[in-house]
Amino acid sequence: MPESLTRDENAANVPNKSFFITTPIFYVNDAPHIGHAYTEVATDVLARWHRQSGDDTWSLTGTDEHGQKILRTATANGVTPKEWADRLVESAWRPLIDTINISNDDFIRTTDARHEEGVAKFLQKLYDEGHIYAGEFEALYCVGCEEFKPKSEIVDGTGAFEGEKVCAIHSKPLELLQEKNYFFKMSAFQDRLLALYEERPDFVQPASARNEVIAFVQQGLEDLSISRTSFDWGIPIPWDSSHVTYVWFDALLNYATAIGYGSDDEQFARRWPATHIVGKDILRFHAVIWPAMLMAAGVEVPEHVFAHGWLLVGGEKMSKSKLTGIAPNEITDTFGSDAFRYYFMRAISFGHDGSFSWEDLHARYHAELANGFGNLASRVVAMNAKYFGSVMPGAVESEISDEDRAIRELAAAVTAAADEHIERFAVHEAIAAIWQLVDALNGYVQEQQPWALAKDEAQQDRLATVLATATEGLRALAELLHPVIPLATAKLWAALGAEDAIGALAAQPLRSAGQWGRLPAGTPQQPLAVLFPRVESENESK
RNA sequence: GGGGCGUUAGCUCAGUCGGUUAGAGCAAAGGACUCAUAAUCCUUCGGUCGUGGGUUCAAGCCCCACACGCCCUACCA
Repeated sequence: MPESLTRDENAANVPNKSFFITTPIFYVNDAPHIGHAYTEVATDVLARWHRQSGDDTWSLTGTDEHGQKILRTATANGVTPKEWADRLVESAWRPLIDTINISNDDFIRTTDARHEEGVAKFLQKLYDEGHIYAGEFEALYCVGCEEFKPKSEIVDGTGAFEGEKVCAIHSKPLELLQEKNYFFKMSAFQDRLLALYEERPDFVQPASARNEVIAFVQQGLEDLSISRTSFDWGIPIPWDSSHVTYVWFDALLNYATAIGYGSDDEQFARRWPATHIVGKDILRFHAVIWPAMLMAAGVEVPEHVFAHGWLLVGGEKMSKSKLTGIAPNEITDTFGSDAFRYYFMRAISFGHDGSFSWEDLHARYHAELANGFGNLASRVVAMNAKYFGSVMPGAVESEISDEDRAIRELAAAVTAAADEHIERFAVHEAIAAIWQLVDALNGYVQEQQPWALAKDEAQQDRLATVLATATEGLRALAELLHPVIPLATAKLWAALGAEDAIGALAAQPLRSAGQWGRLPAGTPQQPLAVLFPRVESENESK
């Protein structure tokens, strides 16, 4: 045990450890679906966990608003790109944050002045220090689209164009054209990146993602074209205003500009480096390009880049074109934001792909939230009301049994286990650990039969002890589950009268949630409304 | 073509360094109980671990091949 003592002491000696966590910034042209919401929720659970644990936490999300696609859509709708972005941010992306109850500390838009200024400074620094050079960019150009085409929009021609590459939209041959671009010397960082992955095995997580990144970099890195001249909706290149910045180079910098890169050195020093939570599709940008950019600028690389998996619907990646895209409010309107958060965090192993189905959501909602946690809270609070006039009963020392001690030990054990799991980004395992306490308490109440004790005058002390144990268990659960299901735990906290007795729920030190006897005997309680009302199964799609 | 991941109970998934009778939840069946959201608790049922080889005293786990599925291969969480 001396080892764990040493670790605890070290932790105690580093108060207010910084924890800066980010979601990707979302491309405003997309319609928010549960995949976006999944990323947001996972990041939020981690942020809330660290914040409630006393870490100096900062969580960031936002939107990516530059690029040709947005310019094109805006023009088609007869508005400026900025107006278009404003509209989508206000109608779609900020509402998403509310829909799933995200506690972000900041929301950055790549059209914010702070961002555009920071990007310009970053670019200038790299240019001045020789990391950027002018070169010729050669790519396939579609006359119909009037733009260079990314690979995803290039297909093999058929019929008259057999053997040629054609535009996916116009089905006409593409021309090989050149334009002057500025390039970032990313290839120069290949060895340093490989050394980084080697020296810090937890830099890219999970291990499967790390393997992919290493394999990719080992194939050899090319320099990255970071400017465009064919359109103007972007951040101008500081030394050559005929170019705008490549959208990814711009977008990645949000993580730095949001916390004061180039403008507020104190804030930047306090927050950086970040932990980035990303979908596995954009892993490469975060695990290769982004650290290379930072190395060039002489800035520390991120703490971690964690790539989560896809939500699968019917065994396939969710997609709008296959009509499997689901809007978050389709779920929250019926089940609520807590259920949304709980379901995706619990049912899916974080870092792996996971299956979504309405049946599974419905089943887990009832079995785990309504019947498990919700009903436990309901029965305990009701018995406190019925047998003790709605006050917290006091445990009687001589009546404390092995069963009570087992609950206390379990509470301490699951608290420690959950914290370790969160540290490893194993959100699903953290929740599973906490749920052991939910199940144990339901079993405990069942075995101790407080309703039978209540019928015997001689058993009043034991009755008080049993309900005190059960209620303290609820107190611990409210604290432990608050990062995941903030609304339900707040309702429970209010019913327990805990806010007046020991303070706000979000202020309860999470790593001490397992400590017993925190809720004083005699604390007045309030009736508890049903936390997770049953939902009749209806027109659920298969 | 190159690469990553996966294939374990009806369903969704765990399975650590190779080590005894392969686990959980849900679903299904039976029983107990009545404080509670017809909730809870107990019991039972259920698996030739994708296929074929190999290494080993011992393989779900390591090696080889194959099959199937998903994904990446330079601007979609």
